[in-house]
Amino acid sequence: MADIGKSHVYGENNKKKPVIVLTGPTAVGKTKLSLSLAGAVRGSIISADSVQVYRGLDIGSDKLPVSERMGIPHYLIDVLDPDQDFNVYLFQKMAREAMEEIWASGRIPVIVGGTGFYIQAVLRDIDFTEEDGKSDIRTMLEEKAEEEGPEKLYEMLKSVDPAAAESIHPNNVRRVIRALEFHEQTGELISEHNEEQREKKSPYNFLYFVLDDDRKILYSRIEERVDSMISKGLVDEVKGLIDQGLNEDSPSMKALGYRELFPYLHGECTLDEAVQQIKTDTRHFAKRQLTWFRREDDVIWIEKEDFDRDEQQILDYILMLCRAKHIL
RNA sequence: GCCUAGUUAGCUCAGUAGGUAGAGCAGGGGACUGAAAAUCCCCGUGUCUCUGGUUCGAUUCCGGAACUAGGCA
Repeated sequence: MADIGKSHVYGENNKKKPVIVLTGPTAVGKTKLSLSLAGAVRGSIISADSVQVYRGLDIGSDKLPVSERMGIPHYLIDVLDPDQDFNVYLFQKMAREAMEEIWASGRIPVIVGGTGFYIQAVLRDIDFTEEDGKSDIRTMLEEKAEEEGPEKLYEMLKSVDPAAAESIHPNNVRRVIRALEFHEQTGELISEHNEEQREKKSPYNFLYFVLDDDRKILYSRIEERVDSMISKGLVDEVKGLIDQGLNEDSPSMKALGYRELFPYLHGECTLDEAVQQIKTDTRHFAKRQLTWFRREDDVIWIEKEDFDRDEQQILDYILMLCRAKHIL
């Protein structure tokens, strides 16, 4: 018989189902590459994007029109109305269902998108307790923070879950609230829960690609993209959504490119100022995305410069690694 | 041409009763386990326009030059 150790490893990988992840900062060129990748591996695309899930947010989320998807099935795009809440738990649930369907159809799931948190939840199969997202407890804690100040909540967390308090900055009210909410809902400590989840191994045979580019080039691509969104009619898109009854407090309207336009529409700044703000916020976002990916394990960085920015070379490299990992 | 104000970090500006300087924004780094395109944390040496002078010492005071803005011709 062949090398037992080796066949054992391969055997394990073969039992694990294949997943390809293609991510990277916004505007780096994920969407374009994802089409040729999915085409080459007989894949179906799952969008890991917290904004493209919303119907009607097309221009600002740089959604690929159906006509340009080259016949490749896309999941998790246009699945919610823009006034609906969305979160990791829902993403994970929907992504799992999508993956099952894709495997069943004899294809490979290709997760494409820039929301690192969502990718992590799926890839490492993080456990989320099955409560409804936004709880009354949360609303109550938010009010408490308003009235008595965030320090009060932080003090509460310190006595309930000192370890969590240790790792969360007092000013980060949102995370302080989540930690308290978690304890109220489950009776457990989020610090312990997170500790356990951190140990988890992925149940999939996956490859996690992060497409990256020179920062200067990335930033100028961002600026170009924002300008092009404006000329494609982003302002009208937002006006249309407002006519549908949305306002700046709607869940989807916190997205980049949307929230910055409200001050302009309220006459509080010029269009140019709003556009500049979108560009700045998007640059900051790209930077945060990169910070996230740097911290993730098992990531394969693809620096476009190393491939002469040649799509074919990048694709060949990815396919080579897919074969090596027995994904193909 | 004259008068006035200004010239300090990539940008907008503070400041130093003379002992080589600090905010916001931009930029960089980091955290993140049910809002994540969210939320939060950390990082500021720069010919203080140039040039003479006074002074132990000048970015700071005085003189001159250059540039910018406004005003007067």
